Amino acid sequence: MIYSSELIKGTLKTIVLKLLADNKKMYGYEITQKVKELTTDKIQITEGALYPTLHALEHEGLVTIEIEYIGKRIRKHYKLSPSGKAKTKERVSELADFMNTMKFLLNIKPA
Amino acid sequence: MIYSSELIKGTLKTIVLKLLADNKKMYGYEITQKVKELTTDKIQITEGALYPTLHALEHEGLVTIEIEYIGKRIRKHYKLSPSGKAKTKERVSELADFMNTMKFLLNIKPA
DNA sequence: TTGAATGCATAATAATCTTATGTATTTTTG
DNA sequence: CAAAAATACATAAGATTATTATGCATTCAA
Repeated sequence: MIYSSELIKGTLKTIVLKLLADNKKMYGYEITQKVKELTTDKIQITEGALYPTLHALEHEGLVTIEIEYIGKRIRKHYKLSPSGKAKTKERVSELADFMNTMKFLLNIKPA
Repeated sequence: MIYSSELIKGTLKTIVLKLLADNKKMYGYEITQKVKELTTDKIQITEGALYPTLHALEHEGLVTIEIEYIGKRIRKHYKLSPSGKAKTKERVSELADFMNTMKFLLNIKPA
């Protein structure tokens, strides 16, 4: 089972930030694989969504990049900046709070 | 505190369906107020998002409408159809599952 | 040696929301 | 009682963010 795509909307940036916070540095393809692995294929991040997001994070100053070459193949490692670390905490706690609110909302019974 | 708007994305339809499941019938403005109340203002559904969503649910056959007049003012009550009830269960359990996955993802520690 | 996997990227399109605007009635408050 | 706030619907322009499709190139496995 793969979650319908609307659910992922709005959470991608937070997922990426959190992975970077836990793994020091990661590259794009690695992120897609890690998310697949950790969610047993339930969440599949598409490249068309991920790369623009990484570029956005970079332009916002939340991550820095380090380029590496594996033979001739390029690999761009992303790593959190100090402001990125702060933003990650904000985002994660906001999302956690939001999910609690949603759980409450989804369990409500008629008055 | 109001959640940043990206978080709401993708969950609005599910929220509306669930409210209708718990309350038999509701009208648009009532839904916006109920969500505000139940979430102590953390989630504010805008009318520009809600009305198109209600119309979409109607076109999908998930809800039926009943028109009422309060004096001269119109009020459109929405109520789940049988397929709407089934869809609500699907949606709610998928979202609950997704939130569990996200909680796991947000708590992961470095390998 | 050929297909799958790795690794980056962008463009066209679609979906979904915000913001702004519009109309109109009813209730509250100074 | 007049003005402001709340109630109640609706749509259009714009922004955001994702999907889908495509492209290029290298490396590994069958």
